[in-house]
This record gives sequence, C-alpha cells and structure tokens, in this order.
Amino acid sequence: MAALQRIFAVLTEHYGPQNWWPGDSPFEIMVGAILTQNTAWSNVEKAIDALKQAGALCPDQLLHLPEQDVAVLIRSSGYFNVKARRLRNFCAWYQANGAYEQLNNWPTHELREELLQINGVGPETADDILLYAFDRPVFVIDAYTRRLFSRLGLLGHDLTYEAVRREFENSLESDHQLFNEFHALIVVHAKDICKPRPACEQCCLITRCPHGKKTDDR
DNA sequence: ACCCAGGGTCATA
DNA sequence: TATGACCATGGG
Repeated sequence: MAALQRIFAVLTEHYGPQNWWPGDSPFEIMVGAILTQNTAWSNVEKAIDALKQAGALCPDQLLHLPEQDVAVLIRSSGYFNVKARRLRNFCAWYQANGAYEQLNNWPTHELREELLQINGVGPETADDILLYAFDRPVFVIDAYTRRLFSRLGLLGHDLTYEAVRREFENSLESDHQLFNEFHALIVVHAKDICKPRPACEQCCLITRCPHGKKTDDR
C-alpha cells in the first residue's frame, strides 16, 4: 500500500493531531480498551466516570469488589456481565505480572502473546493496549480501518486480522507516534463523516452497511 | 421501531 | 476453519 503515507498526510492535515488515547493513565487506557469493545465511546466514558466515582479504577478494587458490583458500575458500556469478568481476568494478569513497570520491560511480541492469552482480550484490544498504554509500534486494525481500505480497493476483504496488520506495519515506518495518530484519525474520520445517518458516497467508504450490501467486515 | 457502535468467545459442523 | 448465537446499553 504505497498510498498510505499520503492518506495519513491528508487526514492529519484535515483533522490535526488527536492526542490519543483519551485517559489519564495507562491503566485507565487499558480498562477503556476492554470497555469499548463493540461499543460507542460515549457509553464507555460514563462507565469510567462511575468507576472513578466509586474509587474502583484500579486493579486492587476491581479484583476486590464482587463481580456483580463492577457490572453495575460499568452498566452503561453494555455487555456489563461479560465485561466485568473480562476486567477481572485482565487485572488478575496485570497484578500477577507486577503491573506496569514490570510489564513495560517485556519485548513487544511477548507482551502481545501474553495479552492474547487473557480471556476477553482479542487482537484489537491487545493492540490498543500495546500502542496506547505501552507506546509500542503496533498498528491497530478495527472495523473502520478494514472497511475504509477495502472499499478503497487497497485491501482484500477476506484477509485475517494479522494479515491486515502486517500490511499496514510493512507499509509504514515503525513509529508508535505515527501509528497512534493514524488509527485515531481513522476513527475520528468515521465519526465525522456520517453524522446524521446514511447515504453519501463518503459514508459508504467507512460506515457499516453500504446501501444494504454487507460484503466486507470480518 | 430500527440501526449501529473504537470486539470476543463459545458451540457447532 | 468457518459460520452463527450471544453478550446489552444508549444515541441517531
């Protein structure tokens, strides 16, 4: 994908720097990464606020509280029962491995493999965490990225997550700052482009179901 | 009332 | 390995 650099330039020129991920600490970013699975960020913000309000936005409390209580706090983020369990799974791993300072010494590949072992952390969530909490040069592939680039004709729509990620990482210099901005810009562009609802040609490049035909997505 | 959202797991064939 | 069911709230 030789055009990537230029697409990044156009997006960044239009929207400016994004300063992602929204969040005050690496741990908050990791929690957000789990809560935002298939969920609008506005709903996640409320859940994170509720956790803060309850003094529960830390591994200790999330592990100490009954899972049911956590579920109530994160209710607004949807899937609250599964996500409460996923937060617990993640925190158990996080504590067992000495928290941020220790984990940050791990090589990127090993850290990624370990994250993927946690039940509830799939490839995108792992990569969110690696890129935005640990500043590792890993390109995050989400549904928007897949739709936009496959509809531009730059990506096959039957590629695996790993294949798409390799494609992006091989087409750009390995720079966490670049990957950080690029992914953020794709998401911001998706939100921006289709404000009311459907129907312009631009929308069809990145929103879910272009005029009823759902061919891509995976 | 319907569609969608910054996914992931599990059961089945 | 590939589908399909399931998880659930809140905004447009």
